[in-house]
Amino acid sequence: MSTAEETTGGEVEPWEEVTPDAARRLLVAAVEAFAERGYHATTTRDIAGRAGMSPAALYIHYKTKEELLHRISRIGHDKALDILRTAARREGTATERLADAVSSFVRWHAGRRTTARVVQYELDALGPEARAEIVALRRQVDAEVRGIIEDGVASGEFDVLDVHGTTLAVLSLCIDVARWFTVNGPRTPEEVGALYADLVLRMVGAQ
Amino acid sequence: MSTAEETTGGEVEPWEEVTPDAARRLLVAAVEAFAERGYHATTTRDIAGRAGMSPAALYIHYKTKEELLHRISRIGHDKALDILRTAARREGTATERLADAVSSFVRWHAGRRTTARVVQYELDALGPEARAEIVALRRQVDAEVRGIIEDGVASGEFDVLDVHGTTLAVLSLCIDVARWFTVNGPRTPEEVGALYADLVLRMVGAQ
DNA sequence: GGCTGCACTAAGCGCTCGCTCACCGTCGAC
DNA sequence: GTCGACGGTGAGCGAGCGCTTAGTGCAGCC
Repeated sequence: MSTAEETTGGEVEPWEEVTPDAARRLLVAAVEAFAERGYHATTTRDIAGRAGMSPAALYIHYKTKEELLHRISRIGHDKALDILRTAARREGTATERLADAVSSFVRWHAGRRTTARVVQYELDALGPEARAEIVALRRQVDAEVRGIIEDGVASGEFDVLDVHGTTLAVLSLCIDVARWFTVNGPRTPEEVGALYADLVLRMVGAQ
Repeated sequence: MSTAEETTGGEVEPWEEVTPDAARRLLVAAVEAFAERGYHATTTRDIAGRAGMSPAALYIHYKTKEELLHRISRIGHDKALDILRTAARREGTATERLADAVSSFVRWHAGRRTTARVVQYELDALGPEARAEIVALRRQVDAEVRGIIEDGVASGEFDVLDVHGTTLAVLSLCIDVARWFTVNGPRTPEEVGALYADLVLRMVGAQ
């Protein structure tokens, strides 16, 4: 598979859809703070301070601290789902599509680690309605990966006994990258993506 | 591999080493609360309440809330390391030892999910010295798994290009079980352990 | 130039947090 | 029977939390 064929890992400048500028600065500051310390350990004063504003400024653009997390989680899940959909619906064999999906999904989790951390690990901090909305997006994420694996099984490319369990394991492997990856580590997001694509193809018996 | 040959997943009654009884009740309550809500979102009043005691009682047995987390993390990491060491040092081929290590490690993460969650996801809430101590234990965990994989490569059983990266991925896969596993789910810890052992053997090219 | 609308701030409210302290009941040693 | 040791409680301290409110400065419009 050539580099040109691969979908991107989502490394374009993010949060450009958030306006006005002050709201975006607050949201970016919140992503950094939540990723670093966790939602509950982050104070609204810390978020406002990182954005160069007073604590009260936060409440002009967001009703509550939780709304900030909700917006981050929603946009992040949309992006993650978009990456997987792009890979799943391109042309090519199931093997190529699965490799593309895993490598781009992993590149996003490594390259945009702060966002991914918040998206994947702060779900429980959301209230019931917001959580339900995000859980629905996660089910779509799961369905995209499961679809590729089912295609590969149907075409005879893959040898998988437990499709649901294997889908779960593949996603789990990719998501956990956000926990351990650091920019100071020995691997680039691209290298981890390539390694993981290879490991996942082995998991589904594609080679 | 027969069931009798496998090492246990650590499903014996835990925390028996914590005495006196009140200190153990507080610690068990803290594990539940930390796993459910996270360290920072858990109050000392909640912990004491779950243990059937007044908030002040906590400070008779532990200096701070953080000391509780430290003790939990230390004991949990010791147990996890013990499980891996037992599997790594039994007799058998690298394939058998890796399958045993993964299935018992996964069974522990699924069966003792509350403990594993705290152990794996609340590391950052510890202070610098406590964190350094735990990080050292994690390096030993990594070394045990890497050792088995190196043995398998040396004996020709495994086909692995990047031993460090594959070790990381195997451990990551197992650890993330603590994030998604629920007792209400369709799989038992034993089933997940068996599935994951199979997937990991595929990842290292053992079959 | 005066007015309006609005992004933003300074100050602070009510509350809950981790933790402390003065006190209490029980129980073994003598 | 007395007493000290000790595990435990009720009340509350100082601090910091999420969030609010009254007021300020400034850009755009007539």
